[in-house]
Parts: sequence; C-alpha cells; structure tokens
Amino acid sequence: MVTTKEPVLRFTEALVRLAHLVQQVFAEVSREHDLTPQQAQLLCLLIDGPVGMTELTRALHLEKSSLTGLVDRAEKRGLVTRTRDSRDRRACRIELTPDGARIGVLAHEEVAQRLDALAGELPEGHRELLASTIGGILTAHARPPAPGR
Amino acid sequence: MVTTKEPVLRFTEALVRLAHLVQQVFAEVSREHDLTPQQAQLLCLLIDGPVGMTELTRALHLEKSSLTGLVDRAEKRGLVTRTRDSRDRRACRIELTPDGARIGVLAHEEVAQRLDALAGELPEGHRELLASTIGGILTAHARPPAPGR
DNA sequence: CGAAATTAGTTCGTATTATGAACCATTGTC
DNA sequence: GACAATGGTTCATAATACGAACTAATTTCG
Repeated sequence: MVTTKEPVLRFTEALVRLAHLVQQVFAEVSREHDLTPQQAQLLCLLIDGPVGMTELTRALHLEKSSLTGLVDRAEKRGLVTRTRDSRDRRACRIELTPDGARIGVLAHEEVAQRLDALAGELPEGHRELLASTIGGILTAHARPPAPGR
Repeated sequence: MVTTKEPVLRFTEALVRLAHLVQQVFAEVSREHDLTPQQAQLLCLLIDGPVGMTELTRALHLEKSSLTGLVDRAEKRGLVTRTRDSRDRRACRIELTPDGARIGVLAHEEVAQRLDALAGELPEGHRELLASTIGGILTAHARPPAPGR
C-alpha cells in the first residue's frame, strides 16, 4: 500500500523550482528594460535611498570586488552615482540617478505584478499563508543558532 | 489578538527573498564540492539519466550556445560525457560520469537536506501546504493562456 | 601622541556565464 | 532531389564573480 502516485512534488523540489521561476520573471523584466538581472536587482535595492557598498555586498551576497564592477557598469550607464560619505571619507553611498530611479521603480513594479499574477490562481487565503510561511523560513534562517539575543 | 509584529512581508517580497535564499543554499553546497552553481544544477538534472542538449536548454532556460559552453567545461572536468544519439546522428545525450554522478547525488542530497532544515521550524503541516501551493503556482505558469487543450 | 590593526573600496588577473549571429550536419517534407 | 527544419557548435563580445594585493581613512590602544 505504498503511495506511489508520484504526488505532491517533494518539498525541496518545489522550493528549487519556485526559485527558478522567480529568477525567470526577474530576467524577463530586466531584459525588457535592457538591464541585466544583476543591475535590475541593484536598482531595486536602491529605491528606498542610497546605500553603502558594504551593506550592498551583504544584501546581494557578493564580494567587494564583484560589487565594484557591478556598480561601475551601472554608473557608466548613468543609472547610479557614487557620492562620497561626508562622515567617513573612505566610504561612499550608491544613489540612483533620476533615470535609474525611473527604471528601477518600473522594473520593481513589473516583477511584483507578474508574481502576483502567478499567485492569482491560488485558492483564497493561500497567498497570505504562503507569504507568512516564507516569512517564517526567512527569519529562521536570518539567525541560525542564536540562543541569546 | 493580531500578531502585528511586522507587516507580514508583502507577497512578492517574500517570493523574491525566498528565491534568493534557495540560490544561496545552492551556491554554498556547490562551492563545497568545488563546482559552480550552474555545474551543480546540470549534474542534478542528469541524475535520472542522460538528457539531450535541447531538452537541457529548456530545463535550464539557457540558449544553445550557452549550454554548449557549460557542458564543455563540465566535460573537461570529467563530470559528464557526450554520447552521440544512435537514432538521430545530429543529437547527443549528456550523461554523468561515475565521478559526476557521485558528486551530483551528493550535492543534490545536501541541498535537499538544508532546505528541509530551513523548513524544520515550520508549524505542523505547513510544509506540505507550502509544497502544494507552490505546485499550484508552477503548473499555473507552465501553461499561461491556454484555453483550448 | 603615534604605531598597529581595522575597515571601506578599488585594481588586477582569471575563470565562468550568457548571448546572438553565423555555421555545419542530419532529418524531414514535398 | 531540392528545401526547410532541427540539433549542436563556433566565434566574438559583454557581464559576472572571485581572490589577492593594494590604497586610504578610521579606530584602537600602548
């Protein structure tokens, strides 16, 4: 009496496939705006205001040198600018140009729209549940073994 | 008694972050086996048996030429081999070497393990629900606007 | 104070990834 | 048998990502 119907998509399989799908959506949207996915992601991260390089490396999970290159190219395309931090003269803050802001916001909206559309088919309430469940996973991962604090 | 600790993370935000997390896990595991994430993914896809190039491009969402390069490098590292298809002499099938199979299975298991661990914190039953919900999204996306058929 | 360690970014060399256009060879189709 | 379609490769190019070595500003502390 084995349940051999090949049912319900194994959990990890589901996660991996979903991640892949999200990436695809991102890639599509990026391409439509003539951006690479990495550039698009960078712009999205800067929408809420300028961010320093070090913080960006954490957000993007990139090495410093990789980020330098990414920002270089984005700057060359007129999407962002480097402004020296007044308090700490080593640091700099990456800021969107008007052009970068326009494209960034647009891309962000479109990604959100398409992902929402994908979830449109879901039964009532599943979307919220999915979001909160994912939220749980994310916070769980944010601090792996942190008993204190 | 609403748990208003945080505005529940918008849906799309959750998806994007989750995708990012999955990628990270993949990257970690890959690195530990001295593979690039792309190579690891290739190996994982071949675990169930040889696959043709064209089918691989669909699975990986890569252009033909990109895939050629990826397979080239994997072959050079002794992870896969190209075997000419006997039926169609244009086509070839990519197959794991013993070495590639070993590493591929290992990597696959480890990814699964870590993703499972992430979900370990979830309330009872949420994992299944999450999996099936994602399954719904995936199949919904598989055939976007297909009224007939 | 001033030397030493830290931190923030950049530069450089290298491997990989990804694409599109042009191409070759084999299969199908009339 | 000509001709289109299919399966892959080659080539040139741009972007991505890393680590090691480096510069400059900032802390730390003896």
